[in-house]
Formats: sequence, structure tokens, C-alpha cells
Amino acid sequence: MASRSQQGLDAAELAAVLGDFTRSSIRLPATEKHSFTTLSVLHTLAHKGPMRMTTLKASEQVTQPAITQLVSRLEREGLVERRPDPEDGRAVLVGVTPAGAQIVRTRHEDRIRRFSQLLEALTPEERRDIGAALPALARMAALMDTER
Amino acid sequence: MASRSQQGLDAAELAAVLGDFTRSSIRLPATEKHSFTTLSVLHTLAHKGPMRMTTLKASEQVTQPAITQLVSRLEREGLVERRPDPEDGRAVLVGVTPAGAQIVRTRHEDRIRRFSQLLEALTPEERRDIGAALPALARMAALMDTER
DNA sequence: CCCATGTCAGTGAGACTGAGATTT
DNA sequence: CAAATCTCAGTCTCACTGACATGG
Repeated sequence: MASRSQQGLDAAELAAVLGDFTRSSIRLPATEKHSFTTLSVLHTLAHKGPMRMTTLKASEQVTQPAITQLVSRLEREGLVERRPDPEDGRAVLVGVTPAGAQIVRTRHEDRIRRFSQLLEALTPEERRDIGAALPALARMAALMDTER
Repeated sequence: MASRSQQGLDAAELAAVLGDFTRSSIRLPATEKHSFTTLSVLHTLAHKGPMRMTTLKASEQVTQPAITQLVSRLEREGLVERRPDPEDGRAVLVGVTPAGAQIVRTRHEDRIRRFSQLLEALTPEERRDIGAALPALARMAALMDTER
């Protein structure tokens, strides 16, 4: 790649590798029962605590009706709870139930197990390279979020 | 992280960073008209040429009816073409049309543009670290695919 | 009265299972 | 006849837009 020697990293190569990586990652959890958005909502609620629909909507990048519908489904399954906001009669606060938190925990453990296996199949040099890039990748992810 | 000094990379940290990264990446193309699977099918067909439904089904990890339905929709939109397999009367071959190939191209260019902007916001050291990790990340993606 | 917050109704994509049709 | 390939029918999730009720 011509521009790699200039700035150390070619955008086309980056897009190709990370695109493949994301595609492969997405196809993995297809064996699971819950959808990506469902898990993302549970993850958000488990890590940030109860919040109102509007806040949740912003973090998941969907419309209000979509959040209403999703929260209703999760509530029916006993994974989240609705309760009125004591400070604002229009709003409701949504929080995870113990069952919802358990799903987040289990999924997290599954992912760690899976990644551990993947790491064992890599060479020490590859593990070192990926480890060294994690802070930069975390920064990129943060930049993607703020850019919206 | 305790185990980082031992093997150079902690699975929990890797899962956390790559999870965040994937989440942020997925939420990005929400502004686009076509779904993830739609784009993935067009991408596959554009890069590997016409193939039968069964092959496509395997690469996208969905059931036959889902592929039938998706191809029908894409055909209706003029993005792919069905034609009988001359060597097997049971099978059909699916290929992209020029319009479908154009969508793949445009999306690819958009991604490169976006990544270029992101890279400019990083430090030279961060770019170097990510560049050095790309081969290892590509290997990980390949391992995820073969593991299924 | 206006605005923010949430829900309801209707529509469409996209996935699944189960049941055929057709060709090898 | 058995197996492979694809389609059809019916159902579910999950997203959208537009209209609406309700409280600040």
C-alpha cells in the first residue's frame, strides 16, 4: 500500500479489514436468542442504570415508537421494568430486572470464553500487536460515537 | 490487567474494546437505505461472482426461505438477477446487476472517506499501532469464519 | 397555548419453521 | 425412490412514519 509508508496506515486497507472483522463478528451471535438491539439495550441499562425512554432512544439511535415497542417486549419477557419518573409525570424510567442483568452477564462471559479461544490460536506476535492497538481502537470507537 | 504481562493480551479487555467498536460501527450505517444483510449479499456477489442460492445461504448464515425472500426483493429493486443454472435444472444462479455493483462501490467509497476522517483525528502513534495490528485482526476475522 | 414525552395504528423488511414442487 | 434445491404460507421481531393523549 503506497500511503502506508507515508502516514503509517491506509484508509482503504483499514476499511477492508475492519469491515471483514465486523461482518464476521456480527454473524457470530446469530445463534443467540436475542437480537443485537435487545442486547444493546440490556447492556446500556445494566451499565448506566435506569433511564427514561428518550435517553435510551438516543443511545440506541432509534425512534420513540421503536423504543416503546422494544421496551414493551422486554417487559413482557421480564427483562426490564417500567416505573413512573417521580420528578416528571410525562416520563417513565426503565431499568433492568435481575433476569435481564443475568443475560448481560452470561453473554459477557460467553464472549470472553470465545475470545480466549481465538487468542490461543494466534501467535504471540499477533497477540502483542492487537494488544498494542486496543487503546487506539477504543479511541476510534469513541470518535465514531461523538461524530453523529 | 494482570494477564497482559503474561501473554500480552487480556481476553476480557479485548472483548470489551472490540464489543464497543462493533457496536459503534453498526450504529453508523443506520443512515443508509439498505440493511446489513442486503449490503452483505451484494458485497459477496460483487466480489465472488454469480452463485447459487445454497452457496449464498451458507455465506450469509441464513435459511433458504430467507435467501429466497431477500433475493426476490433485491431482484424487484433491480439490484440482482436470477437465471437458471445450465448445469443443474434445480438450481438458479444469482448475480449482481450494474445497479447493484454501483451500490457496493458507493458504499465502499463512503467507508473509506469516513475512515480517512477518523484517521486524521488520531495521533501518528495511534495510526501506527492500528496499522501494525491489521494483519492480526484479519487473521482473527478469518478464524471466526472457519470456526462456525 | 406550546412543547416534551410517550403510546397507538399501520406498514414493511427480514428472519424463522414447516410444507410442498421440481429436478438429479 | 431418495436427496438436493428452491419456493410458498404463516408467524414473529423490529424498524419506520404519522397521529394522538397527556403532563410541564
